[in-house]
Amino acid sequence: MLKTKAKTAAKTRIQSENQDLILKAALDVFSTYGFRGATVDQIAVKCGLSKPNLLYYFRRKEDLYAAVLEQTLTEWLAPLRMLDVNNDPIAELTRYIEAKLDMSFANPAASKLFANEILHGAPHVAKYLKGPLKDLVEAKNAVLRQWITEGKIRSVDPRHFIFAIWAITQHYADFSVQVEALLKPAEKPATIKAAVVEILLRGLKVS
Amino acid sequence: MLKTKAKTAAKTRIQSENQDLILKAALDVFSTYGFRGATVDQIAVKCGLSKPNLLYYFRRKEDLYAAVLEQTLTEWLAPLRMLDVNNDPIAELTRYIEAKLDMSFANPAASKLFANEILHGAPHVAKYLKGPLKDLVEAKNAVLRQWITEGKIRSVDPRHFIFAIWAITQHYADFSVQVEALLKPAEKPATIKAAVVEILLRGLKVS
DNA sequence: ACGCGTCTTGACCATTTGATCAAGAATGAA
DNA sequence: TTCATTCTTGATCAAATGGTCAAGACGCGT
Repeated sequence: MLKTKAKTAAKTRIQSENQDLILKAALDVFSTYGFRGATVDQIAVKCGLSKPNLLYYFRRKEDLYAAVLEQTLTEWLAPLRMLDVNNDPIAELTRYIEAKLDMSFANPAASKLFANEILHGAPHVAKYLKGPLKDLVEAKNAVLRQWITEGKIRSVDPRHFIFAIWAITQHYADFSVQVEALLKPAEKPATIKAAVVEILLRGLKVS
Repeated sequence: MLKTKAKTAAKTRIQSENQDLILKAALDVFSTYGFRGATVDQIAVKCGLSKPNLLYYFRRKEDLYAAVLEQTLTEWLAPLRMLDVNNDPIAELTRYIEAKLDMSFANPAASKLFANEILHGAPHVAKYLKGPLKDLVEAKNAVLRQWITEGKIRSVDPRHFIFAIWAITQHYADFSVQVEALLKPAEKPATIKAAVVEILLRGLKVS
């Protein structure tokens, strides 16, 4: 009936399952080898599909990459959006930093995928950076400025402080190989979180 | 005479010139597109040589990549080696942070090349990370611990603090596209340096 | 100017890889 | 069961790309 005629592609069970399989495998492979380094065959093998079958769901390699990237981006900024001007600054920032570190530990592939994209000039997300991301950063810039004005935290350049949080927290995902090589006996996430929070926030506390 | 017999390849003028051209172009291309993404032809065109001619100087693409990477690594850690336990901690750390930022501004390609290598699992420098780099980090770890013991700076996890410096300073090179998109009117290097130094060091100052 | 060794390149090869297609297999609603 | 739709794949193609080679051009010390 309408089901087959409907322009709004209603997903069948098989479609949902396979697209999910493909996206998971693609995130792994793309984040490890980069867009050019990854091969469609690699991804197909990883999720147990044939190459033509994978290309039945995503007609071009680039379509698949774009889908993986988009899926990652949406969840990437959720913790920052939650930064609430009405709560205690140190508590809010601690929560944000720890949430970002948890994401780096739990899903380093997502962080690496994003890092790779930006590193290579952000050809697929340039619009996103100048649009939604910039808007969000400006909003949180205002939050930090208000906290400073109210004397709740010491003065700091809000934008560069956000960059610092991103840089450090994502460093533990993007440079995990280096971190693990230099931290002889692996440290517990809780230890790392405490160290990072202290480094970033001690300078902000008043008196 | 000996010149032609010598095992130690004495470079001719043309060799020096062309190898230099090739390494410069290769750094640009590799850092922009990654190892797999870069093509030998691209690099050859960029330095005005034919592909076979380039391959006359570096027989395999991987040899060229290794040469570029090695050249980059040596100069990469120079500023950290200079960290002197006998000088004032804040002055020394300020100098180090500013030196790293200067490197990011002046030669972002080198930073991106290194980031890309680590991001993809450090297949060519794993030995380097566990050897020379680890030794250097441990040495500077000791320096920071001594400063803390002497009460010259407040307590901090030295290794994670070094990671923080690396992460933030290299962020301005590796994520330059994002930074530029979010910093509407471009900021002067001096402004960024002041902001970063403040974020990293304010928490370390005593009393 | 000579001649040896260095440098350069057009043509070519083998492999990898993204993508296509026609034909057949599975699915599921009636 | 029927049959239209969806799903799957072996075979195959065209382009890109790392690398080779033989032949010739050039540099340079004598």
